[in-house]
Amino acid sequence: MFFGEYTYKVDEKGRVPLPPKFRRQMKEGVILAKGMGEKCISVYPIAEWKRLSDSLAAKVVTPANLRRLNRAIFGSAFGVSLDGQGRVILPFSLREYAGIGDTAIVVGANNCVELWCEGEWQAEKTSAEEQASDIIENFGTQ
Amino acid sequence: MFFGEYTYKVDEKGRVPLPPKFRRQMKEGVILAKGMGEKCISVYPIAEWKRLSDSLAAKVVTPANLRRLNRAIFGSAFGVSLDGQGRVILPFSLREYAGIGDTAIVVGANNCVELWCEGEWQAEKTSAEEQASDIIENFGTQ
DNA sequence: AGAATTGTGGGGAAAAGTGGGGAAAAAGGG
DNA sequence: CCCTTTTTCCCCACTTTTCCCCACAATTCT
Repeated sequence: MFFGEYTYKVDEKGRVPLPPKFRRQMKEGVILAKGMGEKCISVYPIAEWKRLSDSLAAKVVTPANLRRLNRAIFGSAFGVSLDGQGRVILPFSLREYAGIGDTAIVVGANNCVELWCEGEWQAEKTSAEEQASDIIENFGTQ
Repeated sequence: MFFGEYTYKVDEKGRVPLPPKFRRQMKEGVILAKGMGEKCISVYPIAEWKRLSDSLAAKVVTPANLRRLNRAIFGSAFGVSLDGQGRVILPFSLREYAGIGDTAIVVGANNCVELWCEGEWQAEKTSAEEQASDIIENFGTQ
């Protein structure tokens, strides 16, 4: 379970630290993937990634569609492990996709962690907060 | 489990490196086959190939259809092993089928690896991503 | 205030990408 | 059947990139 919002520098080698509080759950390495629908990088612990990709594959009926899905999901994913300082290296293609330059916003999103560039994150944050308050008003908090 | 998208040169001898992270699963050699339905080369670890061809054969009822299937599947398949540098030699017929010139895109697609030429991959990638986002939006991720 | 942890940066060893040479095997012709 | 020519395959070599480790500064915690 991941919480909180952190700001880190991306160094010239494309490395980004992950918050110390997250590292224990990522000892086995993580999967970096394109955010599904959003312009960000999703970071999954391996077990969570398997759960997610399996549940997606289960929704597909024809073999041709399954191959397509595998290409889209796995083709843009990278398995990486943290270095001694708790950093991951962002592949260039993912950095480009998320528009991340020399600063990354690291966001805990319950079952995964997301990496955003500053601009996209500000936009997403405000619209997410509006939606969240709508949801809370309509259904209550408990 | 195969991840990621890599770009490699095909040298004059028709050799293509496979990503180092894939090699451990390919120590016993691989099967190269025409992509089923797509203009690419599919690369299967032997165990996975057996699983796949068995499950296909099990679905065929008449002997004539089984012979046809065997010709289609096994006729265009090549068993190859990696050289000391982790490369495979692409048979000319498969290279031609996939339209691969001096550059190959290597795509991890969960249970197999696919080799694409640049143009076909760009087209397939965008349509695969569209399909994936459709699935995610329509059915949810859990 | 001191100690430990964390953010940030960089250097050096190891591995990976790329290319080519030469021996063994295969093919073909006399 | 043997010799020549071609192809295949394995190994070596060089360059670039990656990855792992160390180091310092800043912050947090005790």
